[in-house]
Amino acid sequence: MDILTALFKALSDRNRLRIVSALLKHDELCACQLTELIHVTGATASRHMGVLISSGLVDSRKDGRWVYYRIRREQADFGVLIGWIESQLSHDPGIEHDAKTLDDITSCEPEDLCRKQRGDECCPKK
Amino acid sequence: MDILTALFKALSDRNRLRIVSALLKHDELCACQLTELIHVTGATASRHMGVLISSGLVDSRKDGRWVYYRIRREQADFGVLIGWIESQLSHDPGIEHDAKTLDDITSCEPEDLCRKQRGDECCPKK
DNA sequence: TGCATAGTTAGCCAAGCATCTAATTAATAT
DNA sequence: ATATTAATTAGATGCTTGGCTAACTATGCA
Repeated sequence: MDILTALFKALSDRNRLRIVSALLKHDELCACQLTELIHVTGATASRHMGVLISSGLVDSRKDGRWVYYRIRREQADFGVLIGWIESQLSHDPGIEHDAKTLDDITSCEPEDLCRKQRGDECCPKK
Repeated sequence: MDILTALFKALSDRNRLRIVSALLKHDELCACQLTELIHVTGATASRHMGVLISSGLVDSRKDGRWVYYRIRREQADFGVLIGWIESQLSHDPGIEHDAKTLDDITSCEPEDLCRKQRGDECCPKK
């Protein structure tokens, strides 16, 4: 039961739901990309990722300086739930808007994105 | 998206999940029965029911002095989710224990149960 | 070796929430 | 009508949480 409440708690935050939805579409995204998407500080994004990971829904992989996140689709128990969330959000206006933002975000390498986040202006804007 | 976060928030509390699970088994239960199950004051239980109702997951019906609650199974959108929760909790120790408690609780009429809650000792104990 | 930098952790604060008691509302029963 | 009572609402309190800044960790590069 506690596993379930933790899972629902992880999913009960707007920004975390946006992150989950983004990961459902892009399979693997790094911290800086998710930070850019939900528009919070890196520290806050990192905390959200921590919640999602300890709920068992998300997995992380470190590659050099970057950390990549993905949905743990192999968690068979969650498969039905994940599919249901995906269908519920498929026509959500906020999520659709995020999808467009994500296209821009993923159109440049994390390296460039991070430079942009420091104010260097490099990626195709909007 | 907000509908979804509200729904997950409603499900992210241990006592509310116990209530949902109870309603999945008994179809219809009144406030005093649910209060007895989760062992909180009537005011607290009432507040939990308010959260579940505004999430769209639960419906209420007034009958005289009593209020009965049920899962809104006709909400087609939630059907899959409800089924999934049901399967996830089917072998949960805490929920199984609640099921036994519920058998005792439902073995007497709400009227008698409420008298017992005032300390009158009437229902089959244990 | 030492600097730059992506991400996490720590510490803080304001908002939200679960719970309680007390007051209120709505229905029954005397 | 008046008292009783099931349920909700109001108000108070302590805990949790989402956000921030700042400090820390760890990785890559000069």
